[in-house]
Amino acid sequence: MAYRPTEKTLARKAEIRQRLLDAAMGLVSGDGFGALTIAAVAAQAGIATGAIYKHFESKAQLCAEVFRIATEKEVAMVRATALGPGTPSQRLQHTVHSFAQRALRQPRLAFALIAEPVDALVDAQRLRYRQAYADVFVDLVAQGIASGEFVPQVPSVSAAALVGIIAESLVGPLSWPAADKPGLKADDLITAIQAFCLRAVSASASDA
Amino acid sequence: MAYRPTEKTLARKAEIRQRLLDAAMGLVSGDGFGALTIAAVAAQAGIATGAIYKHFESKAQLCAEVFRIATEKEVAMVRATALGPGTPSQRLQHTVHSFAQRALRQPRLAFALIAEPVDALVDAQRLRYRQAYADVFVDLVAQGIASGEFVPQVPSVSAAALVGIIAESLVGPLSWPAADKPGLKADDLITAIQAFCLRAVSASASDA
DNA sequence: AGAAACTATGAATTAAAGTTCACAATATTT
DNA sequence: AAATATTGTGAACTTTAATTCATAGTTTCT
Repeated sequence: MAYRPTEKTLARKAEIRQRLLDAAMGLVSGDGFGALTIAAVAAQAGIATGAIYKHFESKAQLCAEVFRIATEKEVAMVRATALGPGTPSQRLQHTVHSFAQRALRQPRLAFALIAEPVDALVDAQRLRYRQAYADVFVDLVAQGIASGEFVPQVPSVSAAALVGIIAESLVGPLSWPAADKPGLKADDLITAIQAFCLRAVSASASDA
Repeated sequence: MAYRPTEKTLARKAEIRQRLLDAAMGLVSGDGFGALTIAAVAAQAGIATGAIYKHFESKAQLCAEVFRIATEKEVAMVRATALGPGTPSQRLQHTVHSFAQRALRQPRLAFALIAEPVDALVDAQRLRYRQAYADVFVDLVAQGIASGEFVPQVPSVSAAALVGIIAESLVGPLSWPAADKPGLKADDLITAIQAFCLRAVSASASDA
């Protein structure tokens, strides 16, 4: 009979694959995709460089996988808050807040996911990621318009703009070491961003 | 007497340097900083690879120079419209419009300048560039608040947010070939962005 | 246990791109 | 025109990191 990996062997293989992904994620979280080298991943995971190719076809594929996993988690969280319970306005506030918390906790990772170019494979993934992100906001904005809380607007444009606001005001400044805004506490920053976003989509008071 | 390059020689050297910068700019405009290789620049400019090092210390310095020139031009234009004549609201509209026109005409270049990471030297430049950009909006927002047209807000946050809106809604989607928004004409896109930005900073109608 | 299939090792190989260098061509001064 | 200084050439060198591969170790099946 032909060779067939047993349960335990498969589990072990899966575990090593996971360890590689964890190592890769750790490197990206620390210093971005630039730090994700085959040698570093192997060293971090405690296996030889060559062995990585038994688990991933190429570095590009490994990168893409890391990217996919991280972003799917993030998009799911955003979707949960953006399309969960509450009025559209409340959900927008809540979404900005929870995203900001995560981004401020791991600014390098957030930047790597949102903006740092890597290679064609990852860029393609990012395209889908940003779109997935924007799609959530498209729904949120559309619901707000429907309920009359938000002013009539082009949802796809507003959604992209919201993604841009969040990316630029949180990820951009905080990912480059020298560029944080001194004198503005994280809470105040988040509050200001929330207010900005809300004004941008809302019907003015006189229309309410 | 020591060797002293004559007027004509200096002019010729400057002309070649310029040709190198033009070639580099052309490559970046076409395919981003990734396409800016020493070999490609040399070929484009019609000189040997080694000669580049008679004009620039390194590729990084050449990149930084290309970046600096392009961004200084751009920031100057934005400043001219954002802090020129008109009410703050009108200037915001005008600034978005003229920036959008340029970005839509050269999406790859705009993306390269706003978001594409290259190397440490260029990233440092970009930091200053984005800040210069945001600074313009800080002034604009502050003036709008002072005149009562804009609602009280944290100018630095709003400025970053405006930069993010413009970057994401114009540069992002349009720089990646697959991602343009079908069914939304450029004019409509710009109008929608203008409206979004104006709502984000403005006092609501009831406060006016 | 022994054969067959797979996995792990890590040094050697490749590949791509920046940089250097010996030499040629051109400028400048005497 | 000769001597010196600068610029141009492009192949060779260097660097960095991905990928491969001969070899060794494990796992599975008979």
